[in-house]
Amino acid sequence: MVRADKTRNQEAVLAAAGRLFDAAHDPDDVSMDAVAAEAGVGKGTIFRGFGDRAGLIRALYEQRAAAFVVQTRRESPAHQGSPADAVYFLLSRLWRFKRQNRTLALSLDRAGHASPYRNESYENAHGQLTALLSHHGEQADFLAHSLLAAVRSDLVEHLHDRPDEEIAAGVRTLVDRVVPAERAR
Amino acid sequence: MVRADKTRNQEAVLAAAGRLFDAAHDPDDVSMDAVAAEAGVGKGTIFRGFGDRAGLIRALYEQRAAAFVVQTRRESPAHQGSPADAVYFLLSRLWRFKRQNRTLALSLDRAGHASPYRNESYENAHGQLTALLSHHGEQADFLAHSLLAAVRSDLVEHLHDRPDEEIAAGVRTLVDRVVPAERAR
DNA sequence: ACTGTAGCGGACTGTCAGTCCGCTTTTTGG
DNA sequence: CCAAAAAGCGGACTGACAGTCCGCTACAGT
Repeated sequence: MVRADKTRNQEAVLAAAGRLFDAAHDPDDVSMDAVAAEAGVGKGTIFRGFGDRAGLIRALYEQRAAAFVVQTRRESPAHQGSPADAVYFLLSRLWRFKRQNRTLALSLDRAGHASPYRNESYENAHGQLTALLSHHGEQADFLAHSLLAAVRSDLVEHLHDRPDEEIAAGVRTLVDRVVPAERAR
Repeated sequence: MVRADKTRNQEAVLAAAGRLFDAAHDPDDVSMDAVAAEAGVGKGTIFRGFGDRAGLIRALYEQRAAAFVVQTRRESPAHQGSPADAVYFLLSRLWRFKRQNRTLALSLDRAGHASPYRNESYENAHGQLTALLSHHGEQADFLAHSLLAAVRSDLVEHLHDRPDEEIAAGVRTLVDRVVPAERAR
């Protein structure tokens, strides 16, 4: 049996961390002490529940990513047409997510060693992309990494003042070139 | 007049930092105290000369990047054939550089805010790529960022156990698709 | 209710980036 | 060549933060 207070606390911590990351401008403006205080728990509780800072960030990121997938799936066309459309859809969704979760996404990038890749949602996206690309020539694995790199959170951050349409057009062009046209096999 | 000891010290610091980053496995295994000790100067000297940690890292990175350009320019074909070849050449050179300067490159990524982009050598590479791409359709700027993202140091790190040829083939494929073939205009 | 234990809190530790100021070295100009 | 001024130096000091530790609390099973 899992103790009731444990789950309650973990949720409080995630919620508190979410609030603080949303409010913060720079990722490391959010300290663990601050999260503990905001959540109304002791610091030890956080570390017991999430291991370390990176663990907390990852957990929160996963939670949000999962919610985002659910949400966008509802709003979106049930099925996309061409593979290029599907890839574009995936990438622009990721872009949007990272824009909406700016500070959190940046934190993940900087947390620990190679952490942006050790991450369920990255694995997911990479897997989907690889599948979509593997029908169209070699190096699907590497190309999938490249496409995901194009929506890296700090690139999103770097280009944050560009109008949405410009980014969308860029992503579209990239995808159209990388994913060969339907019958170009 | 610039004091002689100042330049001497700055050089000592850069050399020391270089040695330590080369030896370290993880970027933040290199502390400023360690650099000061290795260089045989006081800590204040480093901060006076480079501003902060990010400044030191950037300075060292620039120094190495400049040296690398000089070195590879000597070893390379005087001029590359197609634009795709030129782009491929640039990207694989960057990949090689980041592999050779693993820890340093990773440090730069994590140093301060958006620092991988606030960087002379990034600007250079981005400029060159944009020029090469702009003959072939729109969004050259964004595409240049994307291509550079494909050789981000932590992706290099993430794929460090893949054989060179696999990476090279991946980069080649990416470039061939993103840079339209000569007469495909 | 009673007891064993999982979980809690927050004081404590170690580490590190960055500051500060009295002291030393270099430059300048007489 | 020498003294005064300026520039730079070093390393003790500060503040902040991640992560640990252990005596205490409150939950769950009986």
